[in-house]
Amino acid sequence: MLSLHQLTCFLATYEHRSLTRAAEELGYAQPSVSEQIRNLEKSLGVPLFRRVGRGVIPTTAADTFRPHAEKVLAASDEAQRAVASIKSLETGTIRFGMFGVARLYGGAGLVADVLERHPGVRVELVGQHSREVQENLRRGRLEVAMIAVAGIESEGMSITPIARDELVYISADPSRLTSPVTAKQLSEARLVMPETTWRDSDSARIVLRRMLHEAGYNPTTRIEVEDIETAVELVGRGLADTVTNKGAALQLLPRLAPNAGWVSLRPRLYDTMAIVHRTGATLSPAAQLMIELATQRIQAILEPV
Amino acid sequence: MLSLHQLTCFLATYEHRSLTRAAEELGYAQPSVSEQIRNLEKSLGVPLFRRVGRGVIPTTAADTFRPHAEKVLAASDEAQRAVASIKSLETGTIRFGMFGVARLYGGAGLVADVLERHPGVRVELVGQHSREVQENLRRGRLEVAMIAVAGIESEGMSITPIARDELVYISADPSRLTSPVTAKQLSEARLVMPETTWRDSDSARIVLRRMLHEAGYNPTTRIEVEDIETAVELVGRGLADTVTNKGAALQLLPRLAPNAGWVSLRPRLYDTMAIVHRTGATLSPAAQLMIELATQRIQAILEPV
DNA sequence: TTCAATCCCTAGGCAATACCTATGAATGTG
DNA sequence: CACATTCATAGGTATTGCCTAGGGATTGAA
Repeated sequence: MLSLHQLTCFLATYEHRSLTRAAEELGYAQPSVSEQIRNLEKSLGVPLFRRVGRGVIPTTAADTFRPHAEKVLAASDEAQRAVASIKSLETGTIRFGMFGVARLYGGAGLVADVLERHPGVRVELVGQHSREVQENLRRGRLEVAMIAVAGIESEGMSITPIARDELVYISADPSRLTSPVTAKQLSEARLVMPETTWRDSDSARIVLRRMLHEAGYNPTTRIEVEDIETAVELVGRGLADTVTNKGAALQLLPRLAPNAGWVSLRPRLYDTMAIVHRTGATLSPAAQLMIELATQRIQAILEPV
Repeated sequence: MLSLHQLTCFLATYEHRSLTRAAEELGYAQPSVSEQIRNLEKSLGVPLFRRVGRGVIPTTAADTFRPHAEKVLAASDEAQRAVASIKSLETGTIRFGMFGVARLYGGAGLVADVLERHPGVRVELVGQHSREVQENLRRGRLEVAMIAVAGIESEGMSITPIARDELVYISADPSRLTSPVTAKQLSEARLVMPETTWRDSDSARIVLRRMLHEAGYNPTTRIEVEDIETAVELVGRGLADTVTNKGAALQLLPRLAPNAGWVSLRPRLYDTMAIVHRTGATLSPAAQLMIELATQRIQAILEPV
C-alpha cells in the first residue's frame, strides 16, 4: 500500500541522491528511510535507486515517478490547506439555523457581519420556522441555530436564552390601542395570524393560546396567512388586527402599515429567543462565530435575558 | 500525519453517510474505519462528520475536503499507473504489430534498437500480415501496430500515415523495364503475386486492382505464392514478373534476383505505411517507444508522408 | 410506550509497522 | 593498504492498524 510518507522519503532521497542525507533532512535515522524506500519499491514492483558505493542513483523509473510523487504531495498539502482555511473561516460555508421572524431582526445584517470579517466565506441561513430548524438540529443537519422557544423543552438540546421579545397587539384602529389588550378583548378581536403551516408549534402562538386558555377563552383567528409581512399588510388595510413580536412590529409597521400602531398585552407576553444546539456537541469555530454575532444583533434590538 | 488510507476511508464514509457501510465496502470492521476518521479529524483539527443517531452527516469542512481528497487519490493512482507502464519497459514484454513486408524494412533492426535501450525487456513482433494485425488491434490483443493501409478505413482506429512505399514492376527482362508500365501492359503480363492467403485484403493488391479496373482491365495472375521472397526468386529465374513494394524490391533483388530490375508503374501507385491504434487509447511508454523507433527506421528507407 | 434493529463508540488484545541503535559489508579515497 | 563514507542488516521498543465484544443512543414499528 502506497503511503504519503514513502513519497516524502522518496523525494528527499531523490534530491539528495543519498539515504543518509535524506534521513538527516527528514529527521530520521538512515535505516528508517532505507526501509521506506524498500517498501515503496516493493509496492511499486520497480527498483527506484541503484545502490552504488557512494550514495544512490535514481533509475529511469524514479525519474518517471518523481513528478507524480510531487503532484500527490502537492495535492495533499492543498487539501490540508483548504481545510485549514475553513477552520480559520477564510472560505467554506457557514450554515446557521434561524427561524422566520429572527431573520427580520438580523438576517441581512448578520450575513453582512460575517462577510465583513471573513470575506471568502459562504453563508447559509437555513429554516423557515423555528420548529423546522429544531427538527434539523435534532437530526444533525444543523449544528447550531437561533430559534424562538415557548419553554425549555427538547431534551438532548442545549438551549441558551439570549433575549426576550414582547408580543404586541397591532391594529390600524387607534381606539383599540389606547390601553393594553386583555385576553377578553383578544378573543373578541378579528385577527389575522401568520405561520399557518406551523400554527400548532409556533412559539408565539403557544404563548398566546396559553394565555387565552388561562383566561377561559378559545383562540379564534379570522384569517390565516403564511408570512408575517402579509399579516401586517392586512392590518394596515384595516381588515384585521394581529399579534406578533414587538421587534418585528417595529420593523414592519413603518413600511407595510404606516397608519397602524401597537400596544402591549395584559398581562405582557414574551417570546424567548435562544441559541440551541445538541447537548455535548463541540461547536465549530463557524458555529461559535455565528452565535456571537447573532447574539449581539438580537440583544441590540431586543431585551437581553 | 495525513495518510492515503485515511482519505480512502473518508471518501467511502462521505459517500455512504455511514461508517458501517464504508467499512463493508472497504472490507474492514467498523471500528477500524471509525478510528481512521477520528485520526484524520485529529490531524486536520476539524470535525468532518457529525455523529447522529442513524449514520453520520458530513460537515461543511468535509464538503470542502472531499474534492481535494479525491484529487490526492487520483494523483496517487496516476503515479502508480505511470510506474506500472515504466515497469513494462524494464521487465515486461513489448508487443508490436507489424505486417509481413514491414519486417523487411526494419524488423531485426527494430528489435536490436529496443534491446539496446532496455536490456531486460522481451520483444515480440506480432503478425504475418497487416490484416491479421488489424484484427488483433481491434480485439485489444495489440496496443499499437504498423501496417500498410489502402485507405483510411476502420472506424474506432486511429491511423497515422508515416511513409509511402511505391509499388514497382519487377522483371528479369530488361526490355520490359525501359519505361513505366501501364495498366494495359500489366494486364498482359505474366505475374506472380505473393500473399495468396490475404489476396483480397492485401493493400498492395487492392491498390493494384483499383488501377486496373479504372483502365478497364481485370487483374489476372499466373502464379500465386505465399511469401514475397519466393515471388522475387521466381522473377529472378525469369518465370514471371511481379509487382511489389519498392522498399522490398530494393532489399530483395540483389540477394534473390540479381539479374532482375524494376520500373515504376504509370500512373505511379503507392502503398501507405501507417501507425494504427485504438482511438482514444492512452499509449504506454512501450508503445510510444516502438512507434518512435519504427517510424525512424521506416522513414530512413521510404519517403516520409 | 415499548421493543427490536441499527449504528456509533469504547475497551482490550494481537499483529504489523515505524523507528531506533549497533554493526557489518561494499565502495571509493588518501 | 588503511580510512572514510554509505547502505544494509539485526534486534528491540513503541506506535499504529485491525479485530472482536459489548455498551449507549436513535429510529421506526408494534
